[in-house]
Amino acid sequence: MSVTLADVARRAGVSPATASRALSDRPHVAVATRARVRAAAEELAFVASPDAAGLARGTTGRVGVVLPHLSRWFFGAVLEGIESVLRHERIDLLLYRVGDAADRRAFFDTLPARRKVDALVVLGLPVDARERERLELMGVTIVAAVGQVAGHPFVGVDDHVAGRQAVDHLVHLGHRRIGMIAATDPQSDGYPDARSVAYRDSLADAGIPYDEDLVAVVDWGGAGGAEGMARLLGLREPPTAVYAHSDEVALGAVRTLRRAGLRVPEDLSVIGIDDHPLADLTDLTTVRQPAREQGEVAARMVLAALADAPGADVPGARAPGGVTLPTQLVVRRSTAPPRDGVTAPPRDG
Amino acid sequence: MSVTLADVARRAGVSPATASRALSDRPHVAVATRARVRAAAEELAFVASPDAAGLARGTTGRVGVVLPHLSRWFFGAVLEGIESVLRHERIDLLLYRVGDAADRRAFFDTLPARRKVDALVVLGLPVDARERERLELMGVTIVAAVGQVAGHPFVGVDDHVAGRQAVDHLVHLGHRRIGMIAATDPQSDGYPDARSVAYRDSLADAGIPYDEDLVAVVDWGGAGGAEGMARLLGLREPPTAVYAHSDEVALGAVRTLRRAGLRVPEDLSVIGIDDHPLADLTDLTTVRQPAREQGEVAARMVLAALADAPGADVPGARAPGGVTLPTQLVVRRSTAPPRDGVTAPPRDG
DNA sequence: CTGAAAGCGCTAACAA
DNA sequence: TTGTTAGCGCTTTCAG
Repeated sequence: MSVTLADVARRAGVSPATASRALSDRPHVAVATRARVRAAAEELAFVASPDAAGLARGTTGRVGVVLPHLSRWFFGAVLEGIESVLRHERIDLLLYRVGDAADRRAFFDTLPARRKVDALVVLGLPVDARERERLELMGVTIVAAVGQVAGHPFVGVDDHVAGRQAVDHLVHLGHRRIGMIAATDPQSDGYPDARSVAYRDSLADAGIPYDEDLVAVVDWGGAGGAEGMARLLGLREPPTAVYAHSDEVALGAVRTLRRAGLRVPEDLSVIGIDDHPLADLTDLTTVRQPAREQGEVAARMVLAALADAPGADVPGARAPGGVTLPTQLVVRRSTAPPRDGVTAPPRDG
Repeated sequence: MSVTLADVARRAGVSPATASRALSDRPHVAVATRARVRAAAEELAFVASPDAAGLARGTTGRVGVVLPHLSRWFFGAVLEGIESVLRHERIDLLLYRVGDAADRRAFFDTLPARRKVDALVVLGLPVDARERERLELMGVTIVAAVGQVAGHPFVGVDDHVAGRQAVDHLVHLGHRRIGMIAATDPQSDGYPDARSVAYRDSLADAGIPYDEDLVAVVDWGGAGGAEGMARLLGLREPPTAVYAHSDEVALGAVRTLRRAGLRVPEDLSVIGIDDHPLADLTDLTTVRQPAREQGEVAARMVLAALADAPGADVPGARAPGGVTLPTQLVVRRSTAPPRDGVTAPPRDG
């Protein structure tokens, strides 16, 4: 079919073994021989079969990424980060999307990546005990990003901190009646919780009583945000500021406000989380989390693990170090002090 | 290292050949034998090595996707479409991102996907003659999506039509002074051209003279859009409506307007292209192009080609059929008739 | 430094 | 129906 190593060897007048060594830059090859082999390979436009090489060597040269979404900016950005560092090592990326609960079950049950990758990056999928157990069956390096997998290295941000940065900002602005639009993502739950807890904690610290009516739980995404805001607006006494679990949700809320003839931030402040590129375009105040960078770190962890354990599969020999990247408040123009003194100023004004 | 087919065969008391047949649901295996083999495989938690199988069979079970961006909604959505149909055939996805000119050259020069995939989807990268020639070297099925590769099947939309739908809408609304923010994407140029040509054609049909001052050429993205709009606003006589090459660009333009204290669409109309999810959230009028569906069609083309030519690599035997999906005007709230009769009504008002 | 030989784990004729 | 015999294309001891 195609040119093989044997062809090259023959043409260079050496054995396949030597040709192999010569082409993969391994020692014990005379410079002249190496040159000859290289020339032969060049002339024949030879390209080694990674699969055959891998079979013989026991590695695949690929790493898999399991993630819940492909079309959301955040996941794409993380993926870009992963890709950008792995490409330098000539490692290929295999994608496994688990869109819904069924996908998820199927993935962990059948482990489609088994025997196909040297490592797996679990992205944005907090994994439970059973799932983790299944994963271990793959016998490969596992790294978690944006969510954890017990016993394995991970990268992420502190969602509690991020949430506090957002709500604290609102509090410092003088808001006392702060609503929350909490988004649930059936796939990657976990951090929504931390973001919700942050809300309660921030209010508590500010001495603001928690009012259940002020939190709307909706589906992730713009539509959810729009709906949540509508609910909040329907309150006898609506909030003067709203904390949304993500920028998409926040943008949905903004649309509801706009359609209701309310102005942001004059009539109501809105803050999101993530710093989606469109947040900048829409002047949305938010808390930035480094997306691409999380991917880069995850990929470096993979590389490190692969270098450490060249095939070693000793379950105990893993170093489940974790890296938490900082988040940062980005004040734009969707937040401002409450319009009038209808509520008391914050304690630490 | 891990459980092999030989282990299973031994345990089931059959030869590896039979075990292989039994496990891959091929004929000529007694039901009882098949059951026995299956049981053995089950007990040993056996999983065949796809690489070894592929090596022997001459296929990889993977298809590659080359694309310029991972974090843009549009590409992610197309990718989701591809993934969703390929997963059913248990085909894996290998990603190749060519972010800039250097990546691009490197990709076509070194062909990193060579010998690693059964087919390649070229997504959003109009390929030139030399690049195409390199691609052929891979000797695999090639399908183009959102851009073409001469001589190979492709899916896409008609960008000229899309552009006309957008500009015609503005014209029908009564606008005569219509600006364009043309975006150039160093990677995937090609369609921006069609979108620009549509602008000229639409104006010509409406009897509106082409005014070079009214077109701002900027980089793709929100920042570009913002900048382009600023330029247009600086004109002695600014346009009453603006046609942007994409929703992101349009949103950037909207931000500039908002910051300038201008209202959309009262003071100025803005239209984009794509129907990005955030277009809905921002009430942006646009022309929708089916993203996910383009991916699905591309994947089906791959499947068809793979089924047709099970290994056949006869260069002439390809059926380079193309599929063009429809685009559709989505009127929201960023476009309206011009404010006053400062310009003459359109011919076909 | 180089070559021969033995796989890596599976599939595919071809017999039996 | 099942087993035997060859590989797929490369790497890797182990001699030489």
